[in-house]
Amino acid sequence: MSRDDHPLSKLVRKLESRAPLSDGDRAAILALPFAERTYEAPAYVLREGEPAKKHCSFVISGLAFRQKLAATGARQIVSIHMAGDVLDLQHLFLNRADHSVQALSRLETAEIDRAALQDLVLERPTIGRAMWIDALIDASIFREWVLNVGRRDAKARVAHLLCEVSVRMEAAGLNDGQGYHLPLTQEQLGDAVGLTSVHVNRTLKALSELGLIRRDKRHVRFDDLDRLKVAADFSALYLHLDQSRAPAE
Amino acid sequence: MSRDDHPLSKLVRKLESRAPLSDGDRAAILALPFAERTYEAPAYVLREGEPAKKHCSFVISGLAFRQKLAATGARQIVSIHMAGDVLDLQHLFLNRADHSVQALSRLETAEIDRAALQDLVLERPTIGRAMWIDALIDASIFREWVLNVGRRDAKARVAHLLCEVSVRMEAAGLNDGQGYHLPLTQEQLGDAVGLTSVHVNRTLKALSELGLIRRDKRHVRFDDLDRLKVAADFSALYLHLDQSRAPAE
DNA sequence: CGACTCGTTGAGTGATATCAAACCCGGTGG
DNA sequence: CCACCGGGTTTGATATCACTCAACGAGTCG
Repeated sequence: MSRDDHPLSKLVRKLESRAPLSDGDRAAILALPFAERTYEAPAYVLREGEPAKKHCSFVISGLAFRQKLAATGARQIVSIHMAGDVLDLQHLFLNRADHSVQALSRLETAEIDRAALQDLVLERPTIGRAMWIDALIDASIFREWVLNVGRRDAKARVAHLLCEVSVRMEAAGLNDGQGYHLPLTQEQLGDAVGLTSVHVNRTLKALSELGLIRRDKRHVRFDDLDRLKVAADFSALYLHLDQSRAPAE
Repeated sequence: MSRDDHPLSKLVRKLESRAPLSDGDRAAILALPFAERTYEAPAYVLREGEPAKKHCSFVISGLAFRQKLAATGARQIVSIHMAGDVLDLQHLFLNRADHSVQALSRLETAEIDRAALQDLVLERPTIGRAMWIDALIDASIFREWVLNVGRRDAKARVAHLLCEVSVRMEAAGLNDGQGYHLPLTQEQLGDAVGLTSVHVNRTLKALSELGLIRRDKRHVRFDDLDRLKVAADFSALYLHLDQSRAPAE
């Protein structure tokens, strides 16, 4: 297996996009004990209320999402994840899962030994820093979602989600910023932005009619992402994509 | 100054509620360089878009909140903070603020040197673990807020916020679980739960009429917090208050 | 060819927003 | 001591965005 074929090389790449690593760091990450595992949608990777598992799932390919349930049975998706994300980074040091994680499409993961990952994060400052940044960016995304769901109207909400996924995919090298395949049903889209599937349908139609998106099944294309960003009130600041550069003055 | 008077002793206590610390850890925390600083509401502690400061603000007393703005000018409060919270833990390793932090009442803080705090977190595994837990719980709260704002109706939303603040205050030793003084205007309450101040007013009235809360100015009292929790769809799981105990099986 | 899931559309409803006015209360200054 | 002021609260009337219910179409799978 060549170095780039190593399943954890994607984790190395991701962390290096957050903070510089040494050769030793890279080797330590690649030496982590793990097992590959594939989930088919809509399999659960983690269930709300479960005690922490012995491993952490890292996404090699495919999409997944986090969700929480209200007492009424209503579902809220709280984030979407793609190749390079550590799915249970949010639970790395917590005893019990406060939300579920489900596969959205065929999901290839590396299940990394949790204790070993904890050690690496705590014992190696440079890796720790990169992981901190990653976890803090996750949290920043949650905050943006609170704003999205709390204070934007339907068109902006849906458009914002489309922008976020596009920008994050592009940053992860998964699309060209012109469009992508989003395997979310309109029901799930609604659960992500706090709307009904019916209203998502009408909202997507409206965005199409405005010329902001073009759809074909679950493929979404944008001719002019900038216009969509304006409609979505989207600013990439909260994604902190520039972390690897020197601190701003 | 006796040990308990030390402004950072509250930070020690908070971290010990998250994970065990050694004597050396405690000493290292108390040895952090800091300066006390008081803010009067509604002063800004941090502004969205600003580059990272040279220090991190730790709350000694008083309340503060985080907020983000939409392009329309709408405001969304994304969390509320009290004594024992590190306000910019969420930015500890990020270059630029993605949200603002404002004082809600007279706010006494210790401004801890950021680089020193970073070092402590990265170099001392036990402190690092406690800080990780703290940051991950913050993130868990953001997720709960996404659910709150996205999928609960007005009564449950407002009630949920009241429950969260009560439970967190009680955990921090700031109230008895029977009620408290909440220095939020109804406008701010609305900004926290994604409603209008007018609707918050009607919702509070409805909660009073249901006998779930009693109000006198900005004092809120509950005769039966359990009933309020049911109405709020509140479960404290997401606050992870049991972290200090052994991992669940 | 059912049976099922997902997407689409229409009609009616409802929860929350908006607009506007009155009220309350602590503070200030004459 | 009173008049006034300003921020916050309360209430009413109306508007609107998004939800609900319901039906139908298209695609897929066994």
